[in-house]
Amino acid sequence: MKNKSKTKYAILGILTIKPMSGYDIKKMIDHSISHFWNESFGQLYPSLKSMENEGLISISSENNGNKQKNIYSITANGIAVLNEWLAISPDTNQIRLEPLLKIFFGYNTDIDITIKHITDMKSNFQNQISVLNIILKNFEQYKKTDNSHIYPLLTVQYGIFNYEANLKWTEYALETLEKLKNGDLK
Amino acid sequence: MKNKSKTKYAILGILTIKPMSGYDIKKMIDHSISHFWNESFGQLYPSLKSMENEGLISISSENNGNKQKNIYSITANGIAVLNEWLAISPDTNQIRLEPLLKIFFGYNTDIDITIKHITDMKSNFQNQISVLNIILKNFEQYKKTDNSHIYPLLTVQYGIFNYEANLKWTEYALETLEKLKNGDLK
DNA sequence: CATAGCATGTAAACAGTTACATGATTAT
DNA sequence: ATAATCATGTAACTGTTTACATGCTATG
Repeated sequence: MKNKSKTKYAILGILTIKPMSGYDIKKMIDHSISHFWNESFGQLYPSLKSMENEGLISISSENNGNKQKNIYSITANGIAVLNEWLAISPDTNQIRLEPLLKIFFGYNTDIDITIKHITDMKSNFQNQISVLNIILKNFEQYKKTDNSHIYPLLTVQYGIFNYEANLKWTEYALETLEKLKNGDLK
Repeated sequence: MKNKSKTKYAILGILTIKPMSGYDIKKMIDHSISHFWNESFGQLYPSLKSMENEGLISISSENNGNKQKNIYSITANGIAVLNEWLAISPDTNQIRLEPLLKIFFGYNTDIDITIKHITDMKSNFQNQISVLNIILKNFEQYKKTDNSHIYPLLTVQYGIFNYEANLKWTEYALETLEKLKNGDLK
């Protein structure tokens, strides 16, 4: 039960879109799956190196003037490994949501502190929703040509469903806490 | 920017409920906050030891026959440290949801594999919802006596809001994929 | 000409899980 | 009796972030 890191599968998946540099892989992750998946450079570059040694990806250097860029492509072997992983039931993850932990123990502190935290969460959810809605709109153009866009689209919609529910919860929670503050709760 | 582990704050928070053994802290976490926070024994016991050294908690041994049990209580210092942490804006966390990653890259594999994964997610969400509804019902009895229950209650409702939205998403996603499978998508 | 972004990488430190080890008690 | 649960802990390993280091290129 070793080798639990999913980083290499994330990389393999991203490289099915097109060959890319490490920097571009990071950007792609940040711009397309960051609402449910994140990677850091400190994880990414060493992974690319070891994945090349394993034959999962191949490297080709590109020179623009003095600047060198490594372009990685997924190999047939890499595709096979990705497919194998895709077929396995995903881990149900051990989540840790710090904001919720602070709310749970909120009775130890001033009510306005919790109200502040939830207000911050609210505006954060609103921002996330508008970002995802922009992404959603960009998907419209693909609709006619290609069906493979459906899968990424579903994950965007997951995010929207989720953040919309969280947003409604913040409104409900703020109402409840305001009532508690004013002694209107019975 | 060191000392990022939140384990000790989770422990301090749990100990504000009442003095407990390490084993009981773990059980309490599993039964009350596990839908947004988890700890393992391997993290818990060493943390308890170091927290005692720091004076955040105090230990008193209890002997039932031959069995020894360490009961931990939060100290005044521990309460101060907890309060300090509660007032700081929570980290927006770097989430990693493996199921979503598999769905995003689902176009690389057979559609029935993705359908299976989402079907599993659906029944998982249904289970979570019924567990949280039972917990919710247990809260009813507190309502009249004490207002501090409001904070934990809000986190339960967060879970319900969330899982209900996720459940609806699975239904929508399964519909979409069935259409795609039958060529009814245009 | 300075700032932001492109581009790659390493090292240290820390976080966290899993497996192992041990033994008592309670319920079936 | 035997299985489940109570109870505490350690060690090895793995995973991950953060900070640091370097230097180029485009833009205002």
